[in-house]
Amino acid sequence: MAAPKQEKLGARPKSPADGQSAARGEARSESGSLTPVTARGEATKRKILDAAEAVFGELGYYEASVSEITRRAGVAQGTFYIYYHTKREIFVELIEDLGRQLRMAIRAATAGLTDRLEVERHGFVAFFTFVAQHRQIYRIVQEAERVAPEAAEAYYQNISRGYERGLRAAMEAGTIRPLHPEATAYALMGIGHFLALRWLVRSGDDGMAPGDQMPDDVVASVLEFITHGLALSSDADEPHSDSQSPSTASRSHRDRTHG
Amino acid sequence: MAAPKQEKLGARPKSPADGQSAARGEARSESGSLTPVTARGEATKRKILDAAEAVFGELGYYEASVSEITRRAGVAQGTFYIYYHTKREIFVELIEDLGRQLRMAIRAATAGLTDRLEVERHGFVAFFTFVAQHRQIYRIVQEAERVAPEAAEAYYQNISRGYERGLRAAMEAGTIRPLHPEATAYALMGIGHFLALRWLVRSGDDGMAPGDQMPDDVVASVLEFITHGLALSSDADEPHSDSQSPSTASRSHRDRTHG
DNA sequence: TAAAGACATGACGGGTGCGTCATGTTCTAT
DNA sequence: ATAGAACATGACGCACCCGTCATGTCTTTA
Repeated sequence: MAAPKQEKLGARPKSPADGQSAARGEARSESGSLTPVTARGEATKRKILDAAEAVFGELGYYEASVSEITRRAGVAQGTFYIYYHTKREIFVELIEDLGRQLRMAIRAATAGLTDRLEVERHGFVAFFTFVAQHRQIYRIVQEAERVAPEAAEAYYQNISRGYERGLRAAMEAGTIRPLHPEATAYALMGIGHFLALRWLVRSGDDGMAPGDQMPDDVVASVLEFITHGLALSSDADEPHSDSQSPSTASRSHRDRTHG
Repeated sequence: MAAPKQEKLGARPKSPADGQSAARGEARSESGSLTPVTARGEATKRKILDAAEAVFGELGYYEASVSEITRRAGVAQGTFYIYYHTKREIFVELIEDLGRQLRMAIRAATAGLTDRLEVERHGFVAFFTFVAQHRQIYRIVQEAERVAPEAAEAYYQNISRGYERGLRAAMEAGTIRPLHPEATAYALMGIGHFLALRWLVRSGDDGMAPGDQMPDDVVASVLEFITHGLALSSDADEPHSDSQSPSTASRSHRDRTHG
């Protein structure tokens, strides 16, 4: 019925509840993809999503083709359209997935910490570790800014919301400097992303093999910068527990592996 | 002779000095495009590059078509290939152009300033002003990360190099906190880019019309954060000239538009 | 064990856009 | 004034890939 219509022609008229899926007894997931009923179908959908992550990561959204995704997943092209309506749809689902994983990783790394500066330090390290393990995420999310702006915005907002909450609480408690919470959250995200871009995504410029971690001196330096940016002017380091001499952070970046 | 070969098939075999351009007596510019000889040709090439900036900014690299660029430039499609070999080539030239403009704007805004913290403050404001006037630049450069990674890397490196030099000098002079210069440069760029993304590129989320400037309280807050991050622990504000009470920046962000 | 539904296949229709080329027009130098 | 070079035109060949559909296989249920 509807013309085949190449993606670019756009204007997806698909009604929210179309007869097709009702006839097949399928349900819709959060981002609109079709949910399989049996375990077999679930496994196939998973294979396709995993392949999509790899292909989008390597080739980017536009150069990635559905046929390449299905080829790598080991299924026929038509199978793709059992689970996703369009190429764009699987891309959005991928962004949501990666965002969820990242937020979980950071939450796990900072759980139980009470001091806000400690939270920042562990959060940053967790972020760098995550990106080092999922180098594609950087470019995928970056590209989403064009392909699916709502998805990209949601991705950043989901991160910044939690961030902002924590910062605001610490500011009101007088633990850190009072600043614009949202601006501070975005500033901190920007720091993390740009350092990841420079030292994790771009490989080889620095004699670094892909697979390497973030250099320790870089991490130490940025943590020191952040610490002094956030901390109340008088006390730059942790004010409560084990009180060593000031600027603990700056010392730890001297005696590590990286030159 | 050579197959028409849609862009995607890739593998550009063009030899560095091909017979074609020699026959037409053309020269090659920095990024490989063909340089016109007469003023008429120069004007046409400029029209095409300007149109390309608009079209790439609105549609992105892949959805932008050469025919749309030439349509908007008011020339025939074939004319495009008199000045550029491929769509990718004009994209790279555009990135170089925008980078040059941005660096000039920042250099102009910080010329003559001696205090490093003053340089940062004026530099950031200049950056925000520039992005507000060229909203497309953000997404264009972002997309370059996929389309022309070398161009994107050069863009950031050119900015960071100057940045780094200034930071290192200030660190060695004992004007600011001693940190990893390159890491600090990238951290500062990250802050600028993410704030620009949130408050300048994304329009409407905040009741903001596109065309607006960066909110004053956001600027004030981020400058305060940076100032304390960079400044030596004892003196967070300008130590030399008009000495008001400490944390001048933090007060100005209280009585502005944002809630 | 038979019917019904879920899952899977892969060829193909139709639309798109890049880059070419044969031809035409304007400018410059002599 | 005229040759030759620079500049400009726009239709078209070719490769590409999205999303569909008619058909077939597996799994569950009663």
